[in-house]
Amino acid sequence: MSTSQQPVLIKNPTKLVSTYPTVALTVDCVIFGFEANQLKVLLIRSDLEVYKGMWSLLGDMVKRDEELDAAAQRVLLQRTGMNDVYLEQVHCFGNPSRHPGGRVVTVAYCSLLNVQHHQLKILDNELHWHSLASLQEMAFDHKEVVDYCYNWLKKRIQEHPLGFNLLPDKFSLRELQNLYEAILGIQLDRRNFRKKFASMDLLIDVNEMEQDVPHRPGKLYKFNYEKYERNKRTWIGIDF
Amino acid sequence: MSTSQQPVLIKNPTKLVSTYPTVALTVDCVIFGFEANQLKVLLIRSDLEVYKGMWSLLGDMVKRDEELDAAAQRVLLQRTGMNDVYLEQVHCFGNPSRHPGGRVVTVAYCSLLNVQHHQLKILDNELHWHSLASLQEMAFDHKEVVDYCYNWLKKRIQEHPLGFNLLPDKFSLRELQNLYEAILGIQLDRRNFRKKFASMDLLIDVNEMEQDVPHRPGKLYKFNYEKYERNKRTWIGIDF
DNA sequence: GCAAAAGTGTTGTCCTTACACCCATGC
DNA sequence: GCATGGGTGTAAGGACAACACTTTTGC
Repeated sequence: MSTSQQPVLIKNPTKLVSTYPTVALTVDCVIFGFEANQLKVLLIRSDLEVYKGMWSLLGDMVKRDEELDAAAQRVLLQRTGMNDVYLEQVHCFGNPSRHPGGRVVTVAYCSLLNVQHHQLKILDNELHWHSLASLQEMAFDHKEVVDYCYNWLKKRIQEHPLGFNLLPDKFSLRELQNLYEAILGIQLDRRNFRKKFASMDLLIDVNEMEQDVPHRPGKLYKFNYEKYERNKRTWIGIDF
Repeated sequence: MSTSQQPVLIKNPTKLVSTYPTVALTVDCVIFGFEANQLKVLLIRSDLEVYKGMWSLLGDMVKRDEELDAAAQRVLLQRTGMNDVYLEQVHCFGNPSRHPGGRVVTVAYCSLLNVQHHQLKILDNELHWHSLASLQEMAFDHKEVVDYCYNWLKKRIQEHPLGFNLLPDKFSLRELQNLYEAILGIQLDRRNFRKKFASMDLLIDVNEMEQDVPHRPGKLYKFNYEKYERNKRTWIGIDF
C-alpha cells in the first residue's frame, strides 16, 4: 500500500480506512490479589461451550468510541462491582487464531487489588480468586496472557510500590515481606528486608499492633504515598 | 453482555464475535537510529491531505490473519527494504479520535537500527532519519507515540544491551558513551563509564584502532552477545 | 608544539549481604 | 515454660561517585 513514488495526497481518510480489514477488539483484565500468603488472580468460568469448564479472564469487547483504558475499567466494574482501581496496559495479543469465533485482538490490562478491601459484589460466572500456582489450562490464550502479566508484575513490583495495593491499609512488615516472597518466588532475609524499608523511610508507623495473632504482635504501618510521589526518581534501578 | 446468572453456554463463538464492534488495526514502527551523536527516528511524509507536510511513523494496516509482530516486520521491510530486524511491541494506542478516517487502533513497535549497517533502499515518501530533538508536530498522535517509545527506550537501554544495535560492529568506548549520553540526555563520567564496562567484561577487544580520527585513535570493541546470553540474570537492576 | 581525545587509580561513601541473639506475646 | 515470630547490629565486600594527570596521535 502507498509505496507510490509521487506525493499523491489522500483527500478522504475515511475512504482509506474503509479499505482496511477490521478486527474485533477486546480488553482482558488480569487482576492480582494476595490472600493466605498466596498470589491469586480473579477469574470467571468461560461461557463458551468449546471452553466448557475452563477458567477465563475478565474480558469484554471494546465499544465503539470507547477508550481502551475506559473499557478495562468498565469490564472490572461490570464483573466485580469495583471502580476507582489502578489499572495498567501490559500487552496486546493478536494471534489470529486465539479466539474460536474469528479474529479477536485483545489488550491485556493488569491490576492489583486488596482482597480485603474489595469485596466482590457480583459473583456471576463463578467469579473468584484463583490461586496462581494451581492455574492450569485456561480458555483462549488466557494462560499465556496470565503468564505474561505475572512476569510483568515480578519486574514491576521491584521498581514501583505496587505491592501495597495488595495489602490492607495497615500492614505489618511480615505481611509485606510475605507478599514480596510470594510474588517473586524467593526467600528474603528478614533483617535486611526491614532495614531496606526502614532506610527508604516510606513507611508510616501508625502506632498500632497486629491483633489476633498467635504470637508476639508486630507493629502496623501505612505506605507514605505522598512522600513517594514527591521524591520519585527519574533514574531507575532495583529501587523505588 | 454475558452477565447472566445461569451458566448458559454459548455454542456458536462466531456468532458471538459477530456482535462485537470492529475496528481497523494498524502497526506503527518507531525506528531509532544514531548518527552524528544524535538520536534519530525514521520517518516518512504523511500522505494524507489533512496532515499535509507533516511527518509520520512507518505504519500500515494489519492484514487479515496476520500476526501483529509479522505485520510490524512487513511494514519495515516494505518501507525500508530491511528485514531480520529486532522489533518489540511497546504499547497499544486506541484513542477513538486518533485517526481522521474513523477508529483506527494501532500497536506501536520499537526497533533500534545501526544507521551505517542498514542502508535505506527505498526512499518513498521522503523516508529519512529525523533528529529526535527537532521533532515537532506530527501526523495523527504520532508525536505521542514517539514520546512514549522514547521513554520506553531510555528505561530499556539501562537494563538491556540494546545500544549496541545502534553502533557499528566495532566501536570505541567513546562512541558507546556518546550513545548513552545522547539517549539518556545526561553526562557520564568517562572513567567510571569505562570502568563499568570493563568490570562487566562483555566487550571483546578486537585489537584494532579507530581510523581517520583527528586525534589519538581509540581501541575498538565488539559486544560479547554470547556471554551476555549465557549469564543473563533473572534478578533485575540498573545493570544488565 | 598544540589541540583533542585516550587511557588510567584511588578514595570515600553507600548499599548489599550474611549472620545470631534476645524479646514479647499467646497458649 | 514453650513455641512463634518480632525486633535488632555489625562486619565485609562490592558498587558507585568524584576527582587529575600523562600519553598518543593528527595537524
